[in-house]
Amino acid sequence: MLTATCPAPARQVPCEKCPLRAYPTLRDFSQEELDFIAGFKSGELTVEAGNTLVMQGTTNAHLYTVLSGWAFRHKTLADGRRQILNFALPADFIGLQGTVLGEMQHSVEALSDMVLCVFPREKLWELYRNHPSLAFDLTWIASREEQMLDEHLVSVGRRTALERIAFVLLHLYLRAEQVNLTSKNTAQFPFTQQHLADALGMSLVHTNKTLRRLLASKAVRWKNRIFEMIDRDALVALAGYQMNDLAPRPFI
Amino acid sequence: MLTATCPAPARQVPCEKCPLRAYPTLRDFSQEELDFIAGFKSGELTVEAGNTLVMQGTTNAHLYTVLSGWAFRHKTLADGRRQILNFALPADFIGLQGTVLGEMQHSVEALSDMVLCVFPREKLWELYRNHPSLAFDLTWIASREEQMLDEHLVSVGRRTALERIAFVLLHLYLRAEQVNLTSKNTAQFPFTQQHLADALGMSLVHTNKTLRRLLASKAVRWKNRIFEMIDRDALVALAGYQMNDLAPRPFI
DNA sequence: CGACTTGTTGATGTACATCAAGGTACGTGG
DNA sequence: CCACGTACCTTGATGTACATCAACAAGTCG
Repeated sequence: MLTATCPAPARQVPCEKCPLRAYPTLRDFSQEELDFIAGFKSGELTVEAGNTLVMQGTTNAHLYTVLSGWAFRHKTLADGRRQILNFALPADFIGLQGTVLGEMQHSVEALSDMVLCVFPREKLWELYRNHPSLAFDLTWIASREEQMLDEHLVSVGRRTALERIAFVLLHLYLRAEQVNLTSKNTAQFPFTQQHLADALGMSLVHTNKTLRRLLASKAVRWKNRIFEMIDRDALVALAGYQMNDLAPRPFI
Repeated sequence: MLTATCPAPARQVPCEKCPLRAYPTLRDFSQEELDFIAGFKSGELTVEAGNTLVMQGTTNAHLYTVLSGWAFRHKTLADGRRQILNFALPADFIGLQGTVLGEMQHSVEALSDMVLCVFPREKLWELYRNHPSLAFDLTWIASREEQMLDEHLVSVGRRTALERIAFVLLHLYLRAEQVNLTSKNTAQFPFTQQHLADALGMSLVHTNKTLRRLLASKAVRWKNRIFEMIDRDALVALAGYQMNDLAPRPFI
């Protein structure tokens, strides 16, 4: 639960060889953009599973890109009720969601061990000033994030418990797929049923019962953190999914 | 329910005299910025209450700033279930929420008669290229919008029915206040209980019962579209509000 | 030293009783 | 006619309680 404090890692990946560049969903950068990003990057951060990367109520001078691992963004009320707002996977950007400067209104916690690329917030203005194409990408990213929030809000507000579970599992599987975290219709999911419950606005018990119902449908399997997609179309139907493909495009 | 189609209005307000500039919450623009915005603006749009400004599933070549009136952004599922995502008041920006280009994933409907300032989407790139300060403002706006969504998601996911109602009424009252739409602790609210229900993920009947409970507390009055704030602190307490002041800053 | 037992912890599974929320129906009032 | 108000019954969701299961650490004994 402590805020992550980590020494500078031994070796860092140069931006030209950034593993994220391999993803087909991300756009190519010009050499000039790459040079700027290399200067923008201030280092890498390693965070262990369960640690808090960003703490609600504090200021955070950094922006991050997830290089590997999963995290979740959440808000906690005074009496402990928790709402998970979104999940962060490799290639996702963390830090734009709060006020551009100022106190964070949410926390971010690592679900698995993570490596993040770190950028200083104060250089953001320089990016806007000299690299409009990257600024545009940031807007694109923010807009994609907002679309996911919209869809999430529809789930929590209007979908049935079964639809919610089906939807979020489908959603996370598709996102994992986009960053090559699936193979043979299988993905490692680092979260627990409690996380799902907190994301979907349901109790743990009801989440478990509903999940059992979903698993009984044989559309998916999920055991020991291993998720397996058996019948994609069936899951899509259960989720009431309207294929919006929210493919990511740029990153920084 | 039809998409708004309106002839060009007779007289338009020049940007130098934009009524929004009076709001203390909005930052000042340089003359150069003003000149660009005047060129960016392609016209004004008048929409009658109840009409749809942006339709889910269609593309929309425009961005809007609300000059006057209220609207709400929502998504509708195939079977008619509807989730209201957010409300738009004067000075709010509409259009960034979807993909920057592409099909809209949500609809926007006018709650009252509105006047909007219209910008062509294709000039957005020019804005990023030549006016980084305005681009930065857009990011700020997107970030504020996301914070509101976060808070909304917490409401729907984790707050009790009474807290939800109290919270949304407080939230909307504060936003109205920021754009001088209140006087003597009173605001004109153009929405119905059905809108609240769809925003809060509750049924109409339950919304009504809960609202009755809230009104019984004497913290607020709400009758015939007139909302009156009687005891602000009491409402804040009922809402479990953690004062985050989400003051707007820039606009375009 | 290694194999087996024990204890602990966190995640999961399930059974109640209880309660909050939904749905239908039928009022009112402007 | 539409928004609001309220009663009634039904259903979905919660909370508590307790059982299971795997992972892991410590301790015990051959």
